[in-house]
Amino acid sequence: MNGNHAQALKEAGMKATPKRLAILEMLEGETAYASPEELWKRMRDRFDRLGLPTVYRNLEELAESGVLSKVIHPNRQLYYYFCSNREHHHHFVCLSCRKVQDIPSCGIEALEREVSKTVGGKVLSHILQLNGLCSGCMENGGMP
Amino acid sequence: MNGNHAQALKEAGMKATPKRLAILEMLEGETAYASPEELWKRMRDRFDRLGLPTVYRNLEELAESGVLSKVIHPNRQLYYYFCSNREHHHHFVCLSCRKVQDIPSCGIEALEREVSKTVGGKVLSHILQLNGLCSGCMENGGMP
DNA sequence: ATTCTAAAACGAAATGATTTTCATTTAGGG
DNA sequence: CCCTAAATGAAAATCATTTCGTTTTAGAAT
Repeated sequence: MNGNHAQALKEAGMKATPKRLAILEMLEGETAYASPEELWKRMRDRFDRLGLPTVYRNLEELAESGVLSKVIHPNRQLYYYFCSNREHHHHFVCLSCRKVQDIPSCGIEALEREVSKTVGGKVLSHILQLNGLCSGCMENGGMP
Repeated sequence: MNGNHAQALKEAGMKATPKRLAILEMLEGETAYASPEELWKRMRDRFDRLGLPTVYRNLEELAESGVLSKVIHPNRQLYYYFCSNREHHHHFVCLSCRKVQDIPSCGIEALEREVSKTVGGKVLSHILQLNGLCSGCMENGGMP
């Protein structure tokens, strides 16, 4: 499990530092997403010296390399979670308790109904946004 | 058109102030989303006294009441755009030129292919996130 | 048209999450 | 066991967004 994380870090081209491993261990044991500051507070028990920027940096880098996932939250703060599902899928995130649950299928309208049944929760809203480059920008090599 | 906006504001239960109307006029004439600060700078030509907080407040209130839409941007800054389409639909937003385009259908995988064809752009990523309350929180009246 | 009042707008200052800087320490290949 | 690039900490900066207390205004009532 620990070696598992070290392996994942190596594959991501990142050094397996104790703090990175600790972050992954904490998040792997959670069903909920966490904020950088929360993780920092919890990690201070295990490290006498630990800077908040280090937590921010590592979380961002881990998300960048796909080891962690980032939550898009209405309050626009950063949250991260660990998801071992390597298949293409989506998540149902609870704005209240922060639990993250996998969603297998992928059709919005049907999706909301299905979520209500499978996870027993209530979908209040959904965010579907496609990001990319429009045809005009494609022609300009990505410039507006 | 102007009366149209005044009407929309009235329906939203908001006073039709010159600054709100100006915001709607500016955004209606745009195919791209705009940041509060950009709108503020452009509006200063027309108002000798205009606070940036006023722009922020109005944009948020207009989005809250559904007159405007808010963009969820990777850089986590706020952007808004005007969309007159009252039907349920989604948007393709260009991260480069900020153009916002309607997307009629609603199935992700097929969606990305379709977008490539209909808008001629390239989908680099998509955000699909369902927000709501999980079953546990439902039982606790929305508390974790 | 004038008055009235709640809502809206104001500038200045505060906020606070996130980032940057840079000197120091560490992981891990050789 | 060394060496070098990468990682880290502390402090300070950033900067979009929000708050505060006050003044102004839109629009209903007169």
